[in-house]
Amino acid sequence: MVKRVTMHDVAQTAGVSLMTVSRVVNNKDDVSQATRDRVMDVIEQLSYRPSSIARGLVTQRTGTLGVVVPDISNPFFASIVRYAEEEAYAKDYSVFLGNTNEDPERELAVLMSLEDKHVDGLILCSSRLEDDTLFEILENLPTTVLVFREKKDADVGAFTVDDVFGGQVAIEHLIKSGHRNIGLISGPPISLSAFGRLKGYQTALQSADIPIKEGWIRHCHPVVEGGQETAFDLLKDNPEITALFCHNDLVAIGALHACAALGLRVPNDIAIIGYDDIRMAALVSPTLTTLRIPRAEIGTQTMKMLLEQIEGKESEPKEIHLKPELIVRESAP
Amino acid sequence: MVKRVTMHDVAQTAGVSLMTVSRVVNNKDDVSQATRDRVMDVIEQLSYRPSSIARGLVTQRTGTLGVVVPDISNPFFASIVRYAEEEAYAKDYSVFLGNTNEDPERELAVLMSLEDKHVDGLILCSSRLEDDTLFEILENLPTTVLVFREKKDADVGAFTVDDVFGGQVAIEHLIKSGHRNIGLISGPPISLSAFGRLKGYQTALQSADIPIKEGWIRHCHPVVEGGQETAFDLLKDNPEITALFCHNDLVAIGALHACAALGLRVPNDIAIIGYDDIRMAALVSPTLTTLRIPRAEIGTQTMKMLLEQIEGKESEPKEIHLKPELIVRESAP
DNA sequence: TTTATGACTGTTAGCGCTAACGGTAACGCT
DNA sequence: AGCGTTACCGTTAGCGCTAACAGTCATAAA
Repeated sequence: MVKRVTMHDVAQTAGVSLMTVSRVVNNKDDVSQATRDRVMDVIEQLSYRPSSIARGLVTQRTGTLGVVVPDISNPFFASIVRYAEEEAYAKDYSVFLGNTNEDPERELAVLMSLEDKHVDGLILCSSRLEDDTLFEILENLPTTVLVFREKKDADVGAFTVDDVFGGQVAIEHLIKSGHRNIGLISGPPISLSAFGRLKGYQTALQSADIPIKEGWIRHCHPVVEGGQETAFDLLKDNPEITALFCHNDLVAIGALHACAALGLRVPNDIAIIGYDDIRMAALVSPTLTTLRIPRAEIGTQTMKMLLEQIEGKESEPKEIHLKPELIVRESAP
Repeated sequence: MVKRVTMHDVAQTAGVSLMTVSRVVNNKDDVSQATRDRVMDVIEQLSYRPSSIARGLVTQRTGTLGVVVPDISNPFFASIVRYAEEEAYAKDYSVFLGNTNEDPERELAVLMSLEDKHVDGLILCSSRLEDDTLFEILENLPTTVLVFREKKDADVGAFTVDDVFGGQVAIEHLIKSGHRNIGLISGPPISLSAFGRLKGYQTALQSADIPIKEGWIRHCHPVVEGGQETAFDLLKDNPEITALFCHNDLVAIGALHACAALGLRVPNDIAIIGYDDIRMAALVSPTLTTLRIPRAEIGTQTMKMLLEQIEGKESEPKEIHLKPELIVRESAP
């Protein structure tokens, strides 16, 4: 790496002042076409690129955003990130990726580092922080949009999904098909999504006058391996279970394999419902009944919301709330 | 967002000079324990956070890195990014994610924007740029590690996989199982990985004295949909094909579904081999025979290599070359 | 006592850029 | 002629921080 070309160099070889170069670079008025062309030529010739960090120091805007997710290797979040990045890129923002590995401490550290980096805005997906911690740190963070988390009174945008509803719909579907012994493989205890789905599970069972068995509820790390192990144990300990509602599709796919290992046929011996509707849900065998959350739309919409908030078009931060949709496939017809 | 606390504020309320605060923040010597403690207290109290962009301006190091991939929603790249981010995070770097959507123009734009942002280093996966363009822009970029791409004489690190070998091994495996009518669903024509695998395919066939049929080779966008459509057409047009070598696992999974749609049983009627060995390869049904590229290791190793280059520990940029491993599963026993 | 030696702290300059204002020349109007 | 107006361009200051150097003060050595 040689020395970078600076605006000073351009000014000098073009025989104009720094300010004129700056004006050309930022497409401002008050520069004659002739000068503009000449400066442009020099810029091209020296292949000058403005330093966005120097600019950031004075303008207080860096043209960077943060997107924080619990697990980028979960295709669900990968999709969200992808569409969010797409939207940001179109508006000339760069995005920092923060992967928290479901770890609240790490999430905190990531958020602070993004603060240091002076991101102009932030999308925080499925925060695992407790309310107190979250809303305290949110004070110091730039414009933020919360995804899969209620904003409460905080001055941030929010994009949430009705997990209680989702859980309820899933369980009602199973009950309608005649199931009464329904197990739940829930996500991490600190996950609010997991909590919502659990609540939906309980509500639906209560409404149908089916007693809730604590032993049929297990938590797991929301990945395939977690689902597989937990489902295996749960079903081995409780062979009377005939249906399983899983925290997400990865867990459900894990459960599918646990069933195979136990010699249980899906859906004949046991029905399985996932959550998210990732691409793979329709590709595994049997295909997965699940609750669809429109990930592309969420990625795009969330980023749009964030950018609107940043540009100050919105007087009040928005709040979008949507209900997941039951997609019935083979695993729980 | 209120006004940020600056180092000046800390200095003032602690009754010391700017420099002393700076020294405390950066853990330098030449500060008495008493002063250090006092400054620390004030920092805590005002919840001061140093601005890494101001620091970056003077130190010429930003503590940021770029990771560029063709498609973050491909679990293969998501995994690489995840492990790379993990490693970077451990060393206190933040990472910019660049998603190019397999588009060379966009890749170029992303690289330039990362240059503007003064990243300290860059990991570029599966570049779709032509040699000339790539190596020219590489001149202006900071320390770089190329992944799945040869470095030629460029002064960069490189982590490559022997795709010719991979292609050859796949086809030899099929030939050994008695196949002679082997189709190829290749990736995008601009993909060098696709080119390598194609070459392996050709070499293996030639060595076995099997004539190459151009009609049995098709290119596709390397995602499930692409594989599905292309496999469907290819197999419909050429029912004599008994085996398919696919650009990657996503394409292979697409092909699996095309076969189902065509009423072809895998592997009885047609054998299928993928590439990458993503998690899903072992989870679909039938499970996928594929060539394993150790994605976790690549993510970790690549980032380690990059960081070593940045810290200047390496005299010469490294080059790591590895061979993919054939994983035999149900789809091509 | 004087000087040297450390241990600590402060001052200055400048990283690359832009906001805000200041200046100048040319032209038109009264 | 005197004035304002427009169009263009430059100067200054400073964003928040650190490298490099310049002190200052007490203590140890001469």
